Amino acid sequence: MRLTTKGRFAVTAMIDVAMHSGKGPVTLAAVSERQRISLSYLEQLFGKLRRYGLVDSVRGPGGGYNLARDATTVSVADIILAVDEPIDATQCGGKENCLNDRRCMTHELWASLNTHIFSFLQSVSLEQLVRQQDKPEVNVLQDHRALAGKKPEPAPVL
Amino acid sequence: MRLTTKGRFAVTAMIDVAMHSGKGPVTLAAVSERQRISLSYLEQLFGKLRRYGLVDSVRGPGGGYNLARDATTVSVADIILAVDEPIDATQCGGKENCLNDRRCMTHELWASLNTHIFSFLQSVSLEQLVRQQDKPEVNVLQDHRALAGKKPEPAPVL
DNA sequence: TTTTACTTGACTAAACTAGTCGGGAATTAT
DNA sequence: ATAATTCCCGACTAGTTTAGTCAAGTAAAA
Repeated sequence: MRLTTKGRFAVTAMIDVAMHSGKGPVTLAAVSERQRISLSYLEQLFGKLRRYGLVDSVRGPGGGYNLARDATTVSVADIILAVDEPIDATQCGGKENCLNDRRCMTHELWASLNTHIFSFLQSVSLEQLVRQQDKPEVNVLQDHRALAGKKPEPAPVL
Repeated sequence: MRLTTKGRFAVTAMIDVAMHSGKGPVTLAAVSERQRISLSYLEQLFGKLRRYGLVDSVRGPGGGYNLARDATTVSVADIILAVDEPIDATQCGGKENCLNDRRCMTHELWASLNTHIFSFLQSVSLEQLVRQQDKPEVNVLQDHRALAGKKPEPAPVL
């Protein structure tokens, strides 16, 4: 799992498509204008989203992109995995190296954190994010933050 | 919060110091040899760890580094924050820009994830990691992974 | 006073990020 | 047909970050 602005853009763009499809496919030009993301960059991102089966494309005039699956079945994790490719586990790849014979000392720690992050992102669906747009005052994610049990000070940035 | 190999190295090195202090300070040369981390790079990392008050240095022959605080009071989050500086929130800084007037659509999502990751790393103490070294079969972190409820397949890498 | 060891800052190759650019290929409207 | 629209794809790139190296110190013990 990689967490970059690329992934952020992809999620934002997917929300946009989810919100505006219905009257046919959504063009990248429209997404670009609404979300202020460069068209060429969107093309790059949607190429990946399409290859991962998250969107369907329609060519020609009146074309654009549609969600390939229902918004309830698409998780944020899906979107991020599609654009921020896995960057295979070179750190510790399988059982190998790590450190003199035994696996490196923080192995379990990072694996655990990984799973944590992943399952969180998997627990949030595109549909939830779309609903949150309509009613900004109702925060779908609040329970998660409550669970964290942290005071609402300047959150450390990823 | 930033998650790079730099932070990993720092955590690994801190575990090493925690395990080997007792017979006086631990030299970076020793850590370098045991953990296969470049000495010069360790110097850079420990400079930061010292400035953040996580270790104390003793100069001269027989010198080296000691933990400045008890291992039970040092969290993994502390260590990572010390070496992977905060990289201030340029994405959305405060209330500004984000997107045409209202804050960008994924704002809450990332803030929430952030808090999640942070509180997890804060919940793991250096002392726990040290104990895990002695008894590798008992995994201090297993409850966390169980909590995640994910099958143990190739975990996505950070 | 020499050696050991920490301290600091400047520098750098390689990788990655966040894009741009230019040319296509499919489809529809005229 | 052919022009317009839209997706498709690969090559290219400026800037930043990572993961270090190198050199020149300073402090303290033997």
